[in-house]
Amino acid sequence: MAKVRVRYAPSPTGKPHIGNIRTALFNWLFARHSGGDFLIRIEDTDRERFVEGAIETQLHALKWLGVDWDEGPDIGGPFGPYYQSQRLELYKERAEALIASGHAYRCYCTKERLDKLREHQVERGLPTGYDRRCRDLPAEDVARHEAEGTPYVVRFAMPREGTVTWTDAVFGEMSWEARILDDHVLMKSDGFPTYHMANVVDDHLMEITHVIRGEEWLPSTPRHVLMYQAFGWTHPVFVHATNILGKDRRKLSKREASAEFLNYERDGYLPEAIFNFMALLGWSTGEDRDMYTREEIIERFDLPGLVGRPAILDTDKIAWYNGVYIRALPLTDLARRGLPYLQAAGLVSGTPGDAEIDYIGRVMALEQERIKTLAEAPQLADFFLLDDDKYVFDEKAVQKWFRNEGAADKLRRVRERFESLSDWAAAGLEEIVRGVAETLEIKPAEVIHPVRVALTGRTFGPGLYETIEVLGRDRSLRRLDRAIGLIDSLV
RNA sequence: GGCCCGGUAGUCUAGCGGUUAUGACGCCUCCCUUUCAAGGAGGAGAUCACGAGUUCAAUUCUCGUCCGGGCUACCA
Repeated sequence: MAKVRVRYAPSPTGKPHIGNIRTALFNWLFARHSGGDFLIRIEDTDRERFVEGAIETQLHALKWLGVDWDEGPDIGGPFGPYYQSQRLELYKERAEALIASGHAYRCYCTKERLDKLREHQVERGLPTGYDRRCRDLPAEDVARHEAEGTPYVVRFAMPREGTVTWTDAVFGEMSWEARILDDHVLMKSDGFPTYHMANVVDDHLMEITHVIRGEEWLPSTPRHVLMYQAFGWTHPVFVHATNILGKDRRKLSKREASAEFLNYERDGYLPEAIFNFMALLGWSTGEDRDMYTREEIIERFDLPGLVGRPAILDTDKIAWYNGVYIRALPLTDLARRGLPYLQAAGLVSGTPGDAEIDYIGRVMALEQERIKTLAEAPQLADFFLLDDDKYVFDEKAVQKWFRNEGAADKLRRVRERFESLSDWAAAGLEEIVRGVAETLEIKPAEVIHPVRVALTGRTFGPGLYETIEVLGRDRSLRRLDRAIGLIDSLV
């Protein structure tokens, strides 16, 4: 059996969409599972929609996900070039060959006539499609057009009858009547090929064995099968992965934040979490498991596991995956990966010293189990990083724990004993706090809560004693003073 | 309108003629606990879209209906 060769063929018309990247992931997984090749081909045949920088972001998205390629626009390969805009001659030759063999013809119809034709068809509720006017043009008309240099497109001469059949790896036996297919355009008047043409020619020339692509291509697959037949080539295995839908059950629009793949990087999701999640969206191992390493997924990936129904993107589940992966991160990794987010929020300088790095590591250790995305780090940990006179007291927290009889007294007692504590560690700190409660004959919580608000400004967060330990003696005392001052000013 | 593909809890899914219909996310309760998380133990949630067939037996096979999605460009 021939070596598996698959491709991801983005068109540089915008930012990467999660559906496309998932398709790329499926291709890559299949290649790596089968020991085959995965290549990237840029389908830049639409000159009007080309977006500057789009190719770079596509490649960046794949790199971030950990998907690599064996051949592609940036690294070349034996089947290049990998830009369709650089393969124009190839398509032109094949188009001529198709015309010569009677499988294609030149069409001189104007855009205006085509528009009018469509309008007419829609009005009458007829199926839309080209009416084949140029298919059997008298020789003298053709000669005249050639003499006048009339612009033309090349159209595929669709068989007038018969049935096209093939087997889709996801949907099974497929059968279409050729009769309902119109003569689609192969070459545009600007000399560029259409998707159909470039795709079929390149997939054949690049020896692609499996075409794993989005479900939206299913209806044009019979055209492709017929083209392979006209060329005398065998077609690859077609694999149509279903679309990803939004919460409204509609195809995830590019406008939605969850659709734009790079948002996950920006928002602090870990690529390994996204990888795990995406592989399992529309594909299943058949096991009762949700957590898989990259290697385990490669090992299990196969075509029969592809699910034949569109999936709705569940952002809650992505967040859950991310939390699991963050909790599993070694501390140094977590600190390193969270650092840029802290810096972006202005909480850490651009060039932190060793002591600062060490401190951030200890902070992240305390926040690790409650962080869902790295982007949340600043808002969860800001009080650790802000100056002692800058961290913000939450209004409700102050209301609940500071506006009562004895609040300042509790803090003063705690402060006094903190000051004389010799070993600044969680155990000793706890002893003091509980000791104060005992002295005052109140529940520990009655002391714990105001102390937390005093030191962090809020009512929630990591364990109090660990928090105080990390904050350190000087900062803790300063903060207690600040809180006592605040309470006094309230009265 | 025409053609095509789907339809198992709110969501992702297992299932491939006979199961108490699988696991997970989310939701709820309890435990742990100084809070928030995390963790542990439970729970609610599915007439397997609906209606006919085939069969001793249908979530599983067939057909119809309904619903959802996709395509219907000199865009991919």
